[in-house]
Amino acid sequence: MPTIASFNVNSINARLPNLLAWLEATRPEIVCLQEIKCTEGAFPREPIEELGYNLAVFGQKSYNGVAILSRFPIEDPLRGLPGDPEDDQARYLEAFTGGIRVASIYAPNGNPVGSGRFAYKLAWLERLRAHGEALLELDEPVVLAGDFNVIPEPIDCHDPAAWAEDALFRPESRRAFRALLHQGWTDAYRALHPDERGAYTFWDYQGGAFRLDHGIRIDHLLLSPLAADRLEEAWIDKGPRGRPKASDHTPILCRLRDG
DNA sequence: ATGGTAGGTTGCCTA
Repeated sequence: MPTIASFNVNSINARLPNLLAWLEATRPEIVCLQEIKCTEGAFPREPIEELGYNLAVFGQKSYNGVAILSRFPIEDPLRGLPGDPEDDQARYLEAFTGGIRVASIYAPNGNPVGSGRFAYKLAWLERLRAHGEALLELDEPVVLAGDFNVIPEPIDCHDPAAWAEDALFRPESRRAFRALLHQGWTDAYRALHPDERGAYTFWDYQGGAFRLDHGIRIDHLLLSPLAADRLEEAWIDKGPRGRPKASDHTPILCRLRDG
């Protein structure tokens, strides 16, 4: 019954004590990290390996960066999202582990709307859809776990009007996310909690957003049909966001039955 | 009331 978690840590080195405490308490079999904000060489391997995790890292200096932690051997890593050889941002790492193909995803933010960054976001999500087509051809369960930087629906944010002009909630971004669902991916959290409001994974550092619960749901676990058939539970662990030196995101998790 | 916070690297960019 593997548990798979996704956690945007906003710097692995700034978050290391919090992350280690959370891993020890929660012990998910597979963990996808985003925004590690360092190169592979600067990644704190040893303390995480000491907790019994194998590691695959795809990093870069200062920005972005993703990693996969697994209690199972990690095979067949793919660093970088296919479809644009010019793209040098470390936002996608895929591997096969514990009988599941897992991708750690950090989609572009895309603000401000109308900029080149917004165009890059939409192009990146389209590349993810194109690669998703190939992933769904495989005879393996697949989980896309990460920070998609998309608020799928109005119930996924405290104040839809406040986000109306933001790249995370623009119709183009929501359409790109829906295209993944229509392609065959299941939003694990929403599938099991269809009408729940206030299921947030991110609260801004500014303006007391966490205290006021002004959050958004932008971290998602997308399951291929073979993975969705095994979906047992999905939940958000709000605990880490409330601790001192917290990331602005909190982990989202799901449990799959043994295959 | 055009701010506020946090991270990295550097003297500013990203979220």
